Order: sequence, then C-alpha cells, then structure tokens
Amino acid sequence: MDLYVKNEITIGQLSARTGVAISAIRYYETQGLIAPNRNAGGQRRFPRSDIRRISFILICQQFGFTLTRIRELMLTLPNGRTPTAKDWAKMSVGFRSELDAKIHTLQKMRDNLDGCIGCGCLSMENCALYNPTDSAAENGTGPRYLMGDSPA
Amino acid sequence: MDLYVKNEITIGQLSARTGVAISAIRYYETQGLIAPNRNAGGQRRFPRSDIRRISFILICQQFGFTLTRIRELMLTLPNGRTPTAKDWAKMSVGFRSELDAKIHTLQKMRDNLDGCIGCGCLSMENCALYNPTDSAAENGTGPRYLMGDSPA
DNA sequence: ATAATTCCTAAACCTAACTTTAGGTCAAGA
DNA sequence: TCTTGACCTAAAGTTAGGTTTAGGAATTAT
Repeated sequence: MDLYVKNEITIGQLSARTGVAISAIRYYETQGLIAPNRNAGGQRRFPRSDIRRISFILICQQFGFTLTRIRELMLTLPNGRTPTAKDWAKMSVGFRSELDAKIHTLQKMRDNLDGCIGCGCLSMENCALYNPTDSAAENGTGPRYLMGDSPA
Repeated sequence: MDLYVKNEITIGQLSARTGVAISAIRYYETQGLIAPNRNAGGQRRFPRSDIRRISFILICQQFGFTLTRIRELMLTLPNGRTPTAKDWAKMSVGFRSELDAKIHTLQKMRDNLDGCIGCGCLSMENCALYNPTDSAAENGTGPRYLMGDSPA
C-alpha cells in the first residue's frame, strides 16, 4: 500500500533496476549521493527519480569522476522535490563541456599514440613527434607531448 | 661515466621526465610494468625507452585500464631489447579498437545524457527516450537505455 | 500464524594504487 | 675526504569504492 500510494521503491527494486548492488546503494547514501526516505519500519524507500540519479552516477564514473565530485555536481539538484528539466539543465552547465574536454583528451591521446606507434617513436631515442632534441626535460614534468603540449 | 656510456637514467631523472613520483615508479617495478637494471651499487638504472613505457602507462590509466591490464598489454613487448616500431605496432593490434570503443561509449553517454537533460527525462516519471512505459525492468539490470540499449 | 524473504546496522574486510616512515647506503662535488 | 643529496629496502599507512559478516527486525507469501 505504502509503495503504491507513494510510488516509491525498495532498495532491492532499485538494485534490480540499476544493476547496482544493494551494498553499493547503501554506500552511496553514506556518501551523500542519495537520501532515501524511511517507512514506518525503518526500511529505505526511494523515489523513482533515484533510478536516474544512480544512472547519472554510473555515467559519471565512466568518465572518471570521483564520488566526491559527483556529489558536488548533484548538490545543485533540489533536495526535497523531484528535479525538473530546468534543474538538470542548470546542473549541466559546464558539465557538458567537461565531458567534451575529457573525450577530446582521450581522442588526442589515441591519435598521438597511434601516430607514435606508426612511426615507432614510442621506442626510439629521437622522435620528432614525441621529443625533438630530447629537450623536454626543461619544460617540467609529465609525458608532456603525448598529453597535449606541442613540441615547440 | 656509467650513465653516459650506457645512456641510462636514474630514478630521479625518470621521475622528473615523466612527472611520476619516485615511489610510484618503484611500485610499477613491483607490479612488473618496468624492469630496470641495477648498477654496481644496487641503484636502479633505466633505459631511456622507459620514459615511453611510463607515458604509455599514464595514457592507459586515463582510459581506465588497470595496471594489471596494462602489464598484460606490455608483455607483448620484448624484454631484453629496446622495442621497435614493429613491436609497438604488434601490441597495438586490438588496442586501438579498444580505445575507439571506449571513446565511442563516452560520446554516446554524453549525447544521450544531453538529450535527456534537454527533455527533462532524467527527472520525470515517463520519458519516451529513457524508459518508455516504464517497462525497462524486464530487460535486466543496469541503466540500460543510457548505457546503450535502445528503448525498443 | 508461521515461514521465507527482504531489509536493517555496525564493523570488519578487501583491492587497487600508491605514499610514508625508518633506518640505512651510494654517489658527486668542493 | 667528507659531506650532502640521491638512492635503497621493508613494512606500515592511506584513500577510494565498495563487499562481507553477524545478529537481528520488518515484510510478504502460504
């Protein structure tokens, strides 16, 4: 009755719908990523919109975001009421460009790696693409050219 | 003298060139990702090609590979001699398509997420894009539509 | 009404990927 | 030579992101 009237789901149902383990869902709660209600008996009852929240978490993880960062992102969503399209859109300002940047970086790395493998520079002492004149040391740390710096 | 003749670098130099902490480099050795030589005094001496190996590790990590997987990938590289272009190319068979697939997945997620945010479906009960007729439960677990399944 | 499920908490445990610490050794330059 | 900075090992500690266990309470099915 409770479930029907309030249109809420149990932790088992949320787990089945998202593929996320019950223990993980409880863990997400401890990390402030979701905040389910409780029924009279103390059991968790989740709004259906939490299926979307969980999906969002999974997607963000694929992009390499930590749970801490994901919580920050979701903090801009309303706490009491169900988020509207406007709420999500507001949150996604800047987020979309973060995703774009991440994809861009990966593409760049893939292409450079591809180029380097093609010419053998990943294995050779003097590769114009990767490290011309072997002077990269002066420019600081990191695999700078493959990561995005231009070999000046 | 040793360094000049053998053209090897110290762990501090490798750290400076890659931006990877000395402790991490030692850790990579325990994990079988690199296998430096030792000088008479027992100190590590790295071939310059290990700069590329470290760069490769960093790139793979950005793509979400574990060190275990990365070690597997690099196992196809020769152990004794410096890898040639052909060696790297051989290793990259299949690898390139893994990278492509990863990028593809992220693009798909970004686009679907974008669409969902645009129409508000991440917050609404009945969204044709995300979960038509709310019957996704029958199709198994996971945030299936956002992750790639088509909504039938 | 009772049995089988599902759920609860708290605390311990786990893996990956490192870092820190402690107590020394090696190497390079003045 | 001697001193200072770089390096060594082994072992313990750390953080993220969970899972497992133990002991019990709530719910659902028969």
